[in-house]
Amino acid sequence: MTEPAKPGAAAPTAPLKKYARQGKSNATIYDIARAAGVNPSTVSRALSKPGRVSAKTQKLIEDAAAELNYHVNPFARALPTGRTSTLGLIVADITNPTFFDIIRGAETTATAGDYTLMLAESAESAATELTAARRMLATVDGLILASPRMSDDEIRDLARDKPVAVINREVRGVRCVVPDVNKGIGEAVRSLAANGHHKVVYIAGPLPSWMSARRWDGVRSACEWSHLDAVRIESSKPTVEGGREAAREVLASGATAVLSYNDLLAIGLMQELQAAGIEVPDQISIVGFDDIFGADFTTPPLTTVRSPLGECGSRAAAMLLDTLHGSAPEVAETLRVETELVVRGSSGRLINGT
Amino acid sequence: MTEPAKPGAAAPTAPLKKYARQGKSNATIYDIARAAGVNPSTVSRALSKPGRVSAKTQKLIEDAAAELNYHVNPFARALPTGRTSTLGLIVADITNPTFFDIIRGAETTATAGDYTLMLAESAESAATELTAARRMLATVDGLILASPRMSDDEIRDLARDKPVAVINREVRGVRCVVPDVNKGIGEAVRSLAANGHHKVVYIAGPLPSWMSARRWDGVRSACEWSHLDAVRIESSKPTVEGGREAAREVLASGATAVLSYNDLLAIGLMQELQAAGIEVPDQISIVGFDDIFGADFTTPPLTTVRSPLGECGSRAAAMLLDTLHGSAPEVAETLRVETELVVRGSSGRLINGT
DNA sequence: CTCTCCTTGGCAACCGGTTGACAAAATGTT
DNA sequence: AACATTTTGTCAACCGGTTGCCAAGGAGAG
Repeated sequence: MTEPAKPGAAAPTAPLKKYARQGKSNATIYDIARAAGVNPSTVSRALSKPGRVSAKTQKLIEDAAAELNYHVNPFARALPTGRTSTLGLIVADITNPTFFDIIRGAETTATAGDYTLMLAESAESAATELTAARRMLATVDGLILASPRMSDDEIRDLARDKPVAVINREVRGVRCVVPDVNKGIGEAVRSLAANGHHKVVYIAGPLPSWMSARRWDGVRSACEWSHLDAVRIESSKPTVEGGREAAREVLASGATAVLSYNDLLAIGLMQELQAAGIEVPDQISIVGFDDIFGADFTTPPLTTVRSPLGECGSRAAAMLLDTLHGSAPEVAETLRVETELVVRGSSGRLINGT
Repeated sequence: MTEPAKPGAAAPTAPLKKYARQGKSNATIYDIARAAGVNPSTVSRALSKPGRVSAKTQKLIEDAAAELNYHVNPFARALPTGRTSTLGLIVADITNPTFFDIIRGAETTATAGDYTLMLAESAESAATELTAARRMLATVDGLILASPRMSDDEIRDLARDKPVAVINREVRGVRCVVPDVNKGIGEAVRSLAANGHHKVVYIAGPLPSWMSARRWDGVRSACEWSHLDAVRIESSKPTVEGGREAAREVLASGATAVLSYNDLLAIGLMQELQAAGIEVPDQISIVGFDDIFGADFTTPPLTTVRSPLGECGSRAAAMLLDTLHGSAPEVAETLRVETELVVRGSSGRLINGT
């Protein structure tokens, strides 16, 4: 129909003839209106505003719609209303299994609420993240930021345009879902103290990571409480590789127990220590964070402070849905979810006690 | 502006006032046209049809656009053209790490091509999958199906409406990206034969899985070639749990080497066997498929036939992009990517030789 | 200095729904 | 039976771009 017809069309703009406007399934409300003998706007109301149309007409229209195999055109709807029935999710790194569960949780509740999830990655860069966020913001009804790297102000700025939910970080004025690390860390540190450890080292994550800072805070204060020494070292990157690289410094620190920013670091560290002939947990105890997929594949399986990441994703999506449905509290409150220690084999009693 | 104003608005339809049509950033081509003193259609052309407008006017318009911080409204564009700059990806199970590389690969090339990726999950159900696919088809320019569970005909049906690319399955008439298992399997079986094994058991995946069938074919013929016995057993589900459950049957089979449909099964099996005091690989060699994240976390690390899943995702996205740009071959050809054996610790010489 | 031909810009219709304003019909009131 | 009120449906404008068609303007040719 809308075909160029002219064969002289240029190359760069060419394509798609094969798929252009297939006959089927593109019935419009006008077709329905004609079939049902009513006005298009009546069709529109019947299909989206329950109760605005008499039961009889309603039925007539619904039947016609079913007959014609009608589906709304999302763009036509989005244009005047701005509603898209789509939620966006931006994660720092799709490779990082920490986000697996978040994605899954968000996708599940989005779908359950008849929304679709759009996914983008920021490659751990604040600039890329902001670009992706801005781009998405145009096409989604709400945006979830998982462990965002951009500044608080930038986040608040985004939140001024569309509902935004943040995971793994607390930003004033924006709805957040944050695992409350204290319980889990408390359990971990008490367990280490009970097993004869006196000095704990924390392997930090990326500097801009809000969560890494919270975890270090938590470790420090829990250690103080339990009369343990706590020192902190930095990592180059929050990956298995980064964990390997941290091994030397860990040994140099003289600590007998390690808490690391995440499980990936913990796993890398454990691999490297074991390769160097060090027994885990007999000589060094290792505790990770998050309980990611695969944390129990290691030998010994990794002890870790579990964050309910799937729940975080799901809650964040639910927050957006609530906001979009108008049933959300006025003030942006932070939702805290519990963390807990999952004791596996990588932590335990110190054998070669100091 | 478009505010209801009437406070009597009903509850269920209420929301969003806070975010309605923020003043900023919604400059339109009309605003630009006014600012540049030209017609809106000229602006449209300047912004999308290179060369259709004189350099001078072009510059004028671009400056005005930059000035006003203009961004096209994707919906307004999608409405008349049908183009959305969006690609859809449907995976069977977001939890399954097999798909993470695929997602990542697809997301990366989609983004590189200025497309956005939409993600949906089918929960391993053909019906859900079809629903999700249909839903997506309305809003994307192309669709990637990863390990689809629906029928060939259903897939071809979808492909009639919009470009479709399939990963991990071959469907006649549809563009596919399929790891060619033979090389990897050949290497694996030869390696097992060389290490003194005589009987191999294959743990199958879900019955509807095309790939599981291919792998079994490959195992059988490679074993024939190397004069090994090959038997097949079924699994309840393609997960770690499923692998555990398969352990009994594996032992009962009398085989000394296992190839399992995927790494998850292999890992579960290994855990269960080790728990029963069986040495891997001394008593039983285990080989998985895919080389998923975490496959090297185990002790011993898992030997596996690696499929370049990231590449599959990336290639599938590229196929769609090509098709959309009109630079794709007429006939739908299947792209085969190589697999290779990654030898780690879970396979090796049989010690208690038969 | 005309007369083509080509480039460039403008007009207006269109994509497919949504929605405020209003009129017609149905219902209830006195 | 006449009037007030509510329900139901229609009209028409609008969302923000895209694009076929046409005309004005400029360049080049004769």
